[in-house]
Formats: sequence, C-alpha cells, structure tokens
Amino acid sequence: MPAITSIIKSKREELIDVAGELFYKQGYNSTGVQQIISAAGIAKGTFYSHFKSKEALGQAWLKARHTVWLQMLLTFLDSKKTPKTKILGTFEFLESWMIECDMRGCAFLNTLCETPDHENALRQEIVTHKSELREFFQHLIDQHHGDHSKKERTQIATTIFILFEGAIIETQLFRDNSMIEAAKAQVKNLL
Amino acid sequence: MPAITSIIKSKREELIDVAGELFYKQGYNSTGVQQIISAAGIAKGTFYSHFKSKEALGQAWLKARHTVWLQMLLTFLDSKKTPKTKILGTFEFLESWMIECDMRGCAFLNTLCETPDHENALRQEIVTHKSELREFFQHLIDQHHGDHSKKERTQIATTIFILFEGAIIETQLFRDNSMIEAAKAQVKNLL
Amino acid sequence: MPAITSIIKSKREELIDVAGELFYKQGYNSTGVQQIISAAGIAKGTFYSHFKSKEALGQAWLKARHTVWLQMLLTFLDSKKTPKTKILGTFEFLESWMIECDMRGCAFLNTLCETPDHENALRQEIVTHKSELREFFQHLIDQHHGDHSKKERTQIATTIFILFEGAIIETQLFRDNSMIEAAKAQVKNLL
Amino acid sequence: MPAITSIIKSKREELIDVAGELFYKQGYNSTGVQQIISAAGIAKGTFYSHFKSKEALGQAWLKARHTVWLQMLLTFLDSKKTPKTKILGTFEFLESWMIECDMRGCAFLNTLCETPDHENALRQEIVTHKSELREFFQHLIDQHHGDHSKKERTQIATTIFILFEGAIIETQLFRDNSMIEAAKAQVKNLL
DNA sequence: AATGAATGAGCCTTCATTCAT
DNA sequence: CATGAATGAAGGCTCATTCAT
Repeated sequence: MPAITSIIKSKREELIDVAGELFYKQGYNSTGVQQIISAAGIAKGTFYSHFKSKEALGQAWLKARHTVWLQMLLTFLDSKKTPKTKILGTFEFLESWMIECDMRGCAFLNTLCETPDHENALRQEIVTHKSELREFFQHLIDQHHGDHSKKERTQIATTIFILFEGAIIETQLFRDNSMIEAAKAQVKNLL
Repeated sequence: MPAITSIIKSKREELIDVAGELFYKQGYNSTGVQQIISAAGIAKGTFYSHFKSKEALGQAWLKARHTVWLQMLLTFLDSKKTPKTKILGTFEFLESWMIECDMRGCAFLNTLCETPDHENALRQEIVTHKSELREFFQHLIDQHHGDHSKKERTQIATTIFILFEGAIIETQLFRDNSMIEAAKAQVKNLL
Repeated sequence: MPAITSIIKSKREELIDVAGELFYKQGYNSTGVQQIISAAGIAKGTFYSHFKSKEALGQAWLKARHTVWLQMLLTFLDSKKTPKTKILGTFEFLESWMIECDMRGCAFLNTLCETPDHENALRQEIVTHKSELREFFQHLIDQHHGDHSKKERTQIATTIFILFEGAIIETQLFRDNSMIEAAKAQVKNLL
Repeated sequence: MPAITSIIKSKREELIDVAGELFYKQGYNSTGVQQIISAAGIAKGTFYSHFKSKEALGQAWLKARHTVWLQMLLTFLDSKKTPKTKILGTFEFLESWMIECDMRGCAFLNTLCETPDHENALRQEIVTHKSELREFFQHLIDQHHGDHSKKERTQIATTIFILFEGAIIETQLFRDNSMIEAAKAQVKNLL
C-alpha cells in the first residue's frame, strides 16, 4: 500500500501541497513549520528530513506552483484558437481565478512583497515565473503582430504583461474585477 | 519646553517615523514591537500609551505615508506645467524613487500582500491611498482629454493607474527600470 | 512585600543563583533555558527581559561565581595567619570543596572546556577568574619569599597555581583527594 | 576490493576519524550524529549499524585517541635518550602540540569537563588514558631516580603529572605557552 | 550492510500585549 | 506619562535513536 500511494504522491509532494495551501492563504511568513506539520500529520523531524529548511520548502512550493499555474492557464486557453483570443483569454482566466481564490492575488507577487531581501532564495523562483509569463505574452504577440518590428513587439508584450500584473494586484486590493476589465479593454486596443 | 519640542515633532510622530522606516525596509509583519521601541529608545509601556496596538501604529504609519508620498510626488512634479507632462513626470518620479529605495517597492502594495485577511484594519488605508492615486491620474486626464467622453477618460486614467502599479511591482522584482520605461512609453501613446 | 524581597535578592540575582546551580551540576551547554525558567518558576519572556541571551546569563553567573568563590576561600583562610599557611590552606580548602561538590571540579575550567571557540563571551570571565587566582598566589609568595628575586617569586607562584589547577582537574577525574595531597606536598617544598 | 580497502581503513575506523576531528574541535556534546554522518557521507542507519550509540562512538574515539596520542608523544621523544630528557621532552611536545591544535587542549580533559555524571561510559577511557600518562612519568622517574625511595619517586612522578595537566588546561585558557615554560622549569628542579 | 523517513522532546529566541509601579 | 517585568504561545531548527525497506 505505501508503495502504491507513493506512486500517486510522495510525502514530499504532499508536504508541498499542504504547505502551499497555507502559504497562499496566510502568507509565507505567517505560516509556521508547526502549522504545516500539524496539517500534514507528521513530526517536526520528519519535516526536516524532507526539506532542509522552511525556505527550501518555500522554493519547492513556488517551483511547483509555477508549473501548476501555467497548466491551469493553458487548460483554460485550450478552446481559444488564435493568439489574440489567447491573450484576451488570459485576462478572462485572471477574472475566474481571482473569484475562485477570493481575490487572494498571486502567490508569487505576495511572496515577493514578503521578502524585502532581494537575495532571498525565494526570489529566483519568482523571477523565473514572471519572466516566463512575460515570455508567454511575447510569444503570442510575435505570432499576432508578425508584421511589426521586434522592438515594437517587445514593447507591446511588455505592456500587456505590466497590465496583467497591475490588474492582479489591484484586484486583490479593490476586490472586484473592474481593474481586470479595464486592463483587458486596453489590451484589446493593442491587438 | 515640551510645547516647543512637540511643535518640532511629537513622540507619537517620532514613533511613526522610526517604525515606518522599519516597516518599509523589513516589512510590517517582520518588524516587531520590541525592535521599534529599541530603535525609538522608549519602553514597552510607553509605546502602548501612544498606540493601542501594533496595528494601530501600522494604520497611523500608512496614513502618514500617504500624505508624505503624495507631497514627494507633487514636489517632483512642480516644474511640470501641463497635465501631460505631469502624468509622464509621475513615471519619472517612480524611476527616481525606486532607485533611491533600492527597488523596495510600494509600502502600500507590500503591506497589502502581507495582509491576507481583507478585513484587516490596514487595508482601508491602502484602499484610500490607491484610490486617491487613481483619482490623481483621473484628474489630470480629465484636463488633458477634456474632449473625450467621461467613460473614455475613466478608461484611460485607469489604464495609466494599472500601468503605474504593475510597473512598481515588476521593478521591485526585476530590479531595473525597464518596466517603468515600457509603461511610460505606453502612457505616451495614450496622451 | 515585593519591595522587601527585592532588597534581599533581586529576580535577576535569583535567576543567576538558580541557573548557576544547574550550570555547575549539569554543565553550561547541557542546561537549557527551559529548565532554568522551570526551576525559577518564571515564563520564557520574563527570562529574556532579565538577560538578553543565555550567554549573557552565563557571563553574569561566572562573574558572580568569581566573587562568591573567592569569598569562600578567604573565609576558609581566615584562621590562617601567615602567607605560608594561607597557601597551604588553599589546598586544604580545595580538598573540602571537592568533597562537598562531589568532585564536580571548577565551574570555570568546566566551562572553559565546553567553549571551544576562544572568542566566546564566557572566556573573558574565566580568564579574569584564573588570573586573579594566580595573582592571589603571587601576592602571598611575594610576602613569604620577600628575599627572592621577582623572577623567582613569579616562577614559584606560577608553579603553585599550575599545581592547584592540575590538582582540581585530576581530582575531578580520579574522584579522590590523592592528587591534592601530592600537589600540597610539593607546594610545601617550595615554601 | 572491499578486502583491500578495508585493510587501508575500515568504515568504522573512518567514522572514528571523522567524528574524532569534530569531537575535538567542537566538543563531544556539541557535535551531533547528523553532522558526523554528513561529514562521513553515510546514512543514519549505517552509522547505527557500526555503533550502537553516539556514546559508543565516543568511547571508541577516546580509545583510539589514547593510542594515537601516545604514539605521537613517543615519536617526538625518539631522539631523547635519557629519562631526564624524555621527561623534559614531554613538555616540549606539549608546546608544539598546543601550537598545532590552536590551544584546543586535551580531548580527554575536555570530555571530562563535558560529562558531569561520573558514571558516564566515557569516563573510563579518560581514567585509563590519564592513568597511563601518569604511569609513563612514573616509569621514567623510576629510572632517573633509581636511588630514591618508592614513595619519593611516586611523589615526584605525580607532581610532574599534575604540572603537565595543569599546564595543558591553563595553556588552553591563556592561549600562550608561558604556563608550559613555568611547569617545565619546575620539573627541571625535580630532576 | 545500507538507506533515510519517522519520532517527539528539546534547542535558543521573539512575539504582541498587559499591568503594577 | 513612563517604566520594564511578566506572560505563554509561537518562531525555525536539531537532538539521539528506531525501524521498515
């Protein structure tokens, strides 16, 4: 039985799941190791046999979250067939995501704000995630605006990225989707 | 004598200053009351005679920060004479501010991300600050685009606001001013 | 009532007493803060309002121990009237002390051996204590051997000091007073 | 192949070596099993298949250290041809040893001070080591002072032993060789 | 033999707040 | 108005050892 369950999900992965949920809901700093192990039903020492520190768990969480989130987005966009509809769909995804998470916002941006020290180990995961998100927009814009210069395409993709990010954080603050609507409307003008 | 010194700066204001610096640098949650009173050179009890809780101090800090920050912005924009140059100047202000604060970002957005509970007392101050910032852009756009419809003007001001916010948070992450440049370039197109 | 008891012994001094007993019996490293506060009947936070760290308590302990120990020695030597009998009396004191403490040895030497890092804050207290003990022997030898050269007197006092120290540590190991006897016999030859 | 490598050094011996270095540098109590296995590059279970406890490893370490240390001493004394020069040479050995180990002192005395419980299993190894060291001096004195009575010879050998021990611990404290010099000067007078 | 997950008590220290002085 | 002792839960992490694989 342990063999079978371990095929399904390793203890390590389970720990990332349990901790990740708490990290997202309560914030990384506000979530204690004690709380994580209580939720996971394991002992302190066991935790530290899987992760050398809370920070290492935090890193693993963000790494996993990057994959999961991107997959969620791509699944959402599956029905959209053109670069343009995919880009606009990304903002629709944002709307449904924000409603679902009760406007909790982005795990990466939240963690960014919680880590003033820019040499913090978590920062690299955040940089990676956001870089790839910008790349995602860039890729779609390159397809959609194939006739524009590279410089123009970069400017447009970056603008969309900034609008996306700004929309996330302001939705988190104002707790309604009006900012996403405004961002999406502007994006439409750019396409 | 106390009257004179209190004209210069009251104990309460001094406390807000000292705590504010720590809150901004280290984050609100990561700054302890003990550290604040040590830095301020006062006793525990004294602290609680000025503020009923750390949260109350946090509120006072954000309230004061709103005023100070806006004043900094307006001073920066003093030389700009038109709505258009004032709006673009706001992004120039952002650039110089981010360099000065070593890309620490916005105290309000950082605190937002640290307070998952949206009923947190600090949230109201953040909402107020960001609402007024959006209003500030709205006011300038209303002047600049007097011929546009109200709906159009709202859309443009909101877009600029979102670009401003997104630029802040991404500058904080990537630690260079390229995002502000991109945002400013887009704003230029809107004016 | 609190006023009166505080005249007799402050909480801080009581804490040093309680901790000191544990430090001596179990060793500095093997005594936890939790155990100290349990024995003292106070809360964790209270402890840290009196001492900024366990190390600070350790320093205070050794500082106090130096005074107390020297007083014990001087009291023991009160009946001895000449430098010679005082020196030999010091070894008699050692005998009775070792019996009383069940051969636990010297708190300073024990702590020395527990602190490999020679920059450890406790080390200075140990150096001070042992320096003053050597000085104590020096003073008595200077009186007893007033006709000898300074160099000779220094050599003799240092020898006695080394014999004293060696006798302590070996008594601690072999758990009988034979080493003290041998040391004392040698000291007799030097006087 | 395992046979050949085991001729060179068994896993057990390697473990003693690795642990011993840590025990000596950091102290027995301050060195954790985890640190030992990390340094040795083996797993927890492997460790406990070689030693039933940390204490058992400690015993093995001291047992080995006794042999190694004595060998180091004898090698150092190889060039000394008389009992007298061998005894004085022992103090010269002490000087060079203390310099080499950065005044870390004697592993046996350090461990003695870390083990308040005199029934501790490590104590026996320490007793054995120090007893043999005293015997070593006794042996040389018996040769050198063949004309003295046994009682006199015992007194002299014990005195030298105590001076040696006292010199070790005070060199550890004061971090210079002056105590060894003084002890050696006194020993000269006894020969 | 060797692995490393599991245990749970313990490490030192800080948390925000209260309250008697 | 100021002081700082008092609280006790919580912070992240290590301890020596066991045991199923």
